[in-house]
Amino acid sequence: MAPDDAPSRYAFKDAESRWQTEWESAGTFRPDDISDLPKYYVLEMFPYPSGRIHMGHVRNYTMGDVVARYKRARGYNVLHPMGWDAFGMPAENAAMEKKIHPAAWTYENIDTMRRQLKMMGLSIDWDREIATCHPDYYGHEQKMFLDMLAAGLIYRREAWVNWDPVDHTVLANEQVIDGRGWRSGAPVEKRLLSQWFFRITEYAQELLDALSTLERWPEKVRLMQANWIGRSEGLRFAFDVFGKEAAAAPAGFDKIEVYTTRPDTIFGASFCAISPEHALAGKLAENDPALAAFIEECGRMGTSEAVIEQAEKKGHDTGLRVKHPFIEGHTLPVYVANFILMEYGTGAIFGCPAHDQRDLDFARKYGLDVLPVVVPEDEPDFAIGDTAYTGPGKLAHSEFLDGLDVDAAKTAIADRMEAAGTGRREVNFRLRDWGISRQRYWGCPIPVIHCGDCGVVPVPASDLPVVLPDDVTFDTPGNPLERHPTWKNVDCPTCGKAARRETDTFDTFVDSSWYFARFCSPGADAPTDRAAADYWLPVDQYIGGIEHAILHLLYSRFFTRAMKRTGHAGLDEPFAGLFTQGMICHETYRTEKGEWVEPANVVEGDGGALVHAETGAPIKTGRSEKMSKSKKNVIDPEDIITTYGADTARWFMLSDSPPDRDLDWTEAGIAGAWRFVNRLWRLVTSRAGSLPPAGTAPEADAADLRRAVHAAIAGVTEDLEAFHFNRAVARIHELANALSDAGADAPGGALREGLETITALAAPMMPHLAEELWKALGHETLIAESPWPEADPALLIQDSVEIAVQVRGKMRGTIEVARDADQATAEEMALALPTVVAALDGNAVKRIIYVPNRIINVIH
RNA sequence: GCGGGCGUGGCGGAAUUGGUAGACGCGCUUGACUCAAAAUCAAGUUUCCUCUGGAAGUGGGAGUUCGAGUCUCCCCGCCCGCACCA
Repeated sequence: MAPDDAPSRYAFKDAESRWQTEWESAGTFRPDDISDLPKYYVLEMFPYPSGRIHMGHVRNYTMGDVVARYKRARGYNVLHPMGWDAFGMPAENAAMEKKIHPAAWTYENIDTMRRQLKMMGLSIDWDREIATCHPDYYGHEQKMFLDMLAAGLIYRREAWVNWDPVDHTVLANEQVIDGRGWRSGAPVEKRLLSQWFFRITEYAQELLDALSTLERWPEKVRLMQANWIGRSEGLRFAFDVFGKEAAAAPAGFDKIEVYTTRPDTIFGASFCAISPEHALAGKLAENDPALAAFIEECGRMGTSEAVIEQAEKKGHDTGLRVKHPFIEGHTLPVYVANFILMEYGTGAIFGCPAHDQRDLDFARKYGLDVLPVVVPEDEPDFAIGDTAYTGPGKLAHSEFLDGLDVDAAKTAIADRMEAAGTGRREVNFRLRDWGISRQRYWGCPIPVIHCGDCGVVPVPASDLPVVLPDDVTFDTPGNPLERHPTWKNVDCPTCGKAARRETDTFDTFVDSSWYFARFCSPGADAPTDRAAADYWLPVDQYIGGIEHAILHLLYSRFFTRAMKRTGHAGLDEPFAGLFTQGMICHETYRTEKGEWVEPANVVEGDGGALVHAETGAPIKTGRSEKMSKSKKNVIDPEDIITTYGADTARWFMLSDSPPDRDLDWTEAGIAGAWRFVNRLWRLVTSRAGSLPPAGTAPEADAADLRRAVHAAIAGVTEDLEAFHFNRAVARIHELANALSDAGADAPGGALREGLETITALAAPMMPHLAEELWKALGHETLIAESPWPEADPALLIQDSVEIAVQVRGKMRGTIEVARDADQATAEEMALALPTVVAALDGNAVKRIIYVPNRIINVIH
């Protein structure tokens, strides 16, 4: 199986490096900044420079490259850039573990990965390469921060934050998964810190509404974003509060404001509950040690996984009571409850146990009333057991709402309270403002200075970029910027007194929220060159992993709007088309002790069973899982490219599996791709010498061959447009089969057309081989600069078609009829088929259904 | 719990959107070439049967239709996302 250097094999090593050099010296992939051609911007999510490229990168960048090369051939002015998402914690971890500076580690990795990506033969304009850790990039990010700060898009506040005790940093809500830090996996703690925030919530409605305009985004991603934004419509109103034994409420707390999406259930309310973080809870705790202990317990348990799993509703009766707004003389107890979130709504609710599962669990535990006020129709014996009723029905026990359905009751009560001035309709969002402060070194410095007299002072634009100091060490935990004497301590730009530089850096998601805009003018001395940005944006096709469905894509959508507001861009939505690719998986191998074993160390032993290559110990095969270092089921792309060539690796990435599904890496699969690369090379090179010269017209008597050729053009074109790369691969296989079957003595002009076509169709996927074949076919030009073949519709039409013959819906045979043959002709032929005669068995024909060129169905 | 997706040969997957199920590839079988192997080429490969033919068949069950992998309903199984959002 393994490739060798036999003369009958395609010598990819020589060819691939040769064509890469040719493309580079011809500037083939450098787009024109001013062009009459329509523009097309293809972008793959830029990589984090972690060390070496992995198979996920190979798949991602192969797909993007196919699109870029295809669009270029279709006559577009194509922008296809590459850069590095280069700030982030792994560089600091490396600094701590390997005693290497984060910058040195990062730039070394970039060099390695750039070399590896270049081996793939990607049609990238490398002149536009950017790295987010370079001051030329992040200085402009700082400028935009200042502009956005001035525009009111950024603010600073004390906030409870998610603190990762292992990484010593704050995490955004999006970076907390099941109560744990997304990188460290450590249980997240709550801390009160002064933080910078982007006002993303100001755009919540717009970000939600615009999702419907993103027609070329996967429905799944749009849904995930919609759920994340989490819009709800409800009513906000206040309860009057009484103290214990009809005494007055604590000073300043005579009202409790609540938010509800079910105001229709107010007559079923049996308690009021406030968050442990609610101001009233804090006030009451001053004189109630038991409550203080309860609040402390809630804070400790707040985000821990255990609580979420058991989800037990717990509360503390404050002794206070509130007045029911509509039932004279009726009061409700007030609890502090662990399931009330301070961040949502007002941090206080009324509980209607009959129609909310959480309220029901709580009411059962504390013996509170459960009164159904929404009753499903046709259920006279309706009662609430362990399950709250949230379905449709008519209101009952609800005075002026009785008999209304749920929606009408919501409207009625909202109208009534708004008219009385006691409540108002309110829309709430799950989305929170985006906290961007990180207590890390390897990130973009936040360009502000803290002055004892002047407060927070933005760094003057003329002092940008605020460059990270190089002379730092990582021998103690925490942020080395905090310990840096000269960098941290500066003079106030306003008053000149001694002041302190902000030592927090940006969340790295800020860096990746605008890089697509920087690629339009990577050398501009402003964040963007508006003419270039207006020409190239939006990205026409963005490609990346589904793991960024929420974070990166939502932040970028917000940031683009913020750039528009500050004049750095002119559009709302950065990515017109989005494609999310599947993961690369591989079988897993373990010893009997359960230790993971690399595929390279697994061999077939005597008798065919798998054993460890070195120790001979038996190996158990596990299921195919995402390639990961921890499971050791990783295949290094560079090994594959060195052994089989880039085109083989690219071809395999596109074969078989639909691009949005997971792809199983197999040795047999890559070997199969290698075989086809050679087959195509042999097919073209073996016939190239005896062909008539380029430009020879195809012969008229080669209709079947020409139909196969033009059907392939039409099919591959359609498949590439629709991201059906696996189907395009199958069609190229079919064309190769047709060309082989036609033989070397097929009419020369038609054969040349076929060989040139298969070369052109394969070029976006196997670009080096295609150049080699194009040259072998006698061309002096680059196929990468040649136009896409056009299918001639006239050649696709067949004179006769084979149609299916059914008797009562069962297949009985086929007949060959002229295209668009009339029913009488088709009927006559169908009824003459012996199998049809047999199936009719003498019965009279009742009816015949005839779909021209498809099927004829005889009913008896 | 809520939301979304998926289920087709030994395997990855096709199926003009209701019209010949299994394209194409992998694997396997047989043959040619070879001292032999690899590579290559040729033929075959859904299952079952009473095998020049026939029957069944797209997770299971019902339904609509001349006709269902495709549409509807009910089950079963797997995967992903969100998860105390009032």
